[in-house]
Amino acid sequence: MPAHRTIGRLSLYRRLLHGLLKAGNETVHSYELASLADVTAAQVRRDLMVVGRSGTPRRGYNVRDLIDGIGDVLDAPMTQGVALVGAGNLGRAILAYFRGRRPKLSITAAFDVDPAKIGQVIYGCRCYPVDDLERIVAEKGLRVGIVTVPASEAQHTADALVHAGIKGIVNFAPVPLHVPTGVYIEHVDVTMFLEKVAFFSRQNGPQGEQPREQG
Amino acid sequence: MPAHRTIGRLSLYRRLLHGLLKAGNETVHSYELASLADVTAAQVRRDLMVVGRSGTPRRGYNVRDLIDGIGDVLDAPMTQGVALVGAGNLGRAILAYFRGRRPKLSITAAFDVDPAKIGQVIYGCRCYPVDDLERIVAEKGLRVGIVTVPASEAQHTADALVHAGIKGIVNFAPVPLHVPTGVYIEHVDVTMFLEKVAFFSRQNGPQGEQPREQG
DNA sequence: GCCTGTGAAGCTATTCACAGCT
DNA sequence: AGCTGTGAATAGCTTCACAGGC
Repeated sequence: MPAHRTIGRLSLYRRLLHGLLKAGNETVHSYELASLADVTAAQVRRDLMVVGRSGTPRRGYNVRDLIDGIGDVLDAPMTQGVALVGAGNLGRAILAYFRGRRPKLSITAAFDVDPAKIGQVIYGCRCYPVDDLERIVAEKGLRVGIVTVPASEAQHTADALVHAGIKGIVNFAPVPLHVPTGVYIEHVDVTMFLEKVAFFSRQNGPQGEQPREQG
Repeated sequence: MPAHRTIGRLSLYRRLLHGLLKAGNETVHSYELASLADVTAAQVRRDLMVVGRSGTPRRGYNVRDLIDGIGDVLDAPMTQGVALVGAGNLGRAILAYFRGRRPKLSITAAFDVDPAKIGQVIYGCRCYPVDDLERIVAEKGLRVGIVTVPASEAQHTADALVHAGIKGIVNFAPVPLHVPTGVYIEHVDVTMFLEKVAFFSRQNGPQGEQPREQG
């Protein structure tokens, strides 16, 4: 199985490659993609080894070929539906952003407790009552969930998702979720990111050390 | 300088410790905090070495003491102000969440292009025109920025922030930002998280490998 | 006896450096 | 001559395992 961080970067490379294609580039060198992604050229070449589409010395990689190859690694054979729980500001931001963006991965059901939202179509996605979460997720066979509920609701939301058959969760609530073995969690801890940036932004004085990280 | 990931986890530990305190706990064992944070007990103890507040064998750590110690590591001597650029759904979600939460780190100015938002107070934070960004950020001496603008605006927003003296950026736009040496960036790539979860949620069949990561 | 603090080991990720292809 | 593909080296991060203190 490919390395954890490599999978993340492939997602980024693919987006950058789409941009290159739109700008009329048919080929790309490892150092160009590296500069766009803010990583080293060796990192790009190492990551692309798992994709298995060889580049040509002197000419670099074919952009369309790489996009296809990354798709072969990242994408499910058939479209994967995603459930989003919590249609507050954050949930709506995510619905708006993903609307029609990735054909192989789309948010197909939103859930909320607010009666004013239930039954509405929010950025192209129908909003259902959370009470129907387990039934609808199971019926639609959804395997991926996004949690954008308040901290107090996060764990039992996760429990319900797992019970309904969800195998992976992106968690935006500010608390870690506890799930059984076999369910993959990614905790996007915004407070942590902000405190980390606040910390490291203070560390490098005029000629200090230079920590960097993207992703 | 403390390790990168350790700083991130200290932020999480502190939040969990505040929760413990509210629940009436005066002391905590490494394995308890580990279970809450979903890491190993050895990891917690290793991380707490940089905090320098010793626990007591058999009794564990004093919760208030740890909170203080983590504050000594993470917090700036004086309150750090933060600028947020882009008061869309995502920007407002972040404003709402941080409202009055951390006295030592608070979002003190929001910026947007939308005339309807300019002059408004959004979740306790005044919204200014982006045209005044550099002047206001410099005047207020802000060092940390949050970028929640569309992809097309992200790079020049970052340029303006850096020009105004910002030393650290949390970037929520779906493109990596290029900044000069000395500016610390954290790219929160939501698409990447979702694609990663979609990928790994497919990998572990009934008895497959078990990748896990939180943070 | 049970938990902390930490050297040492083990593991993962990144970078180096160069052979090989065009 | 210049770029890819990759073994080897390095760096960074996590876990082991146990000595030391209460």
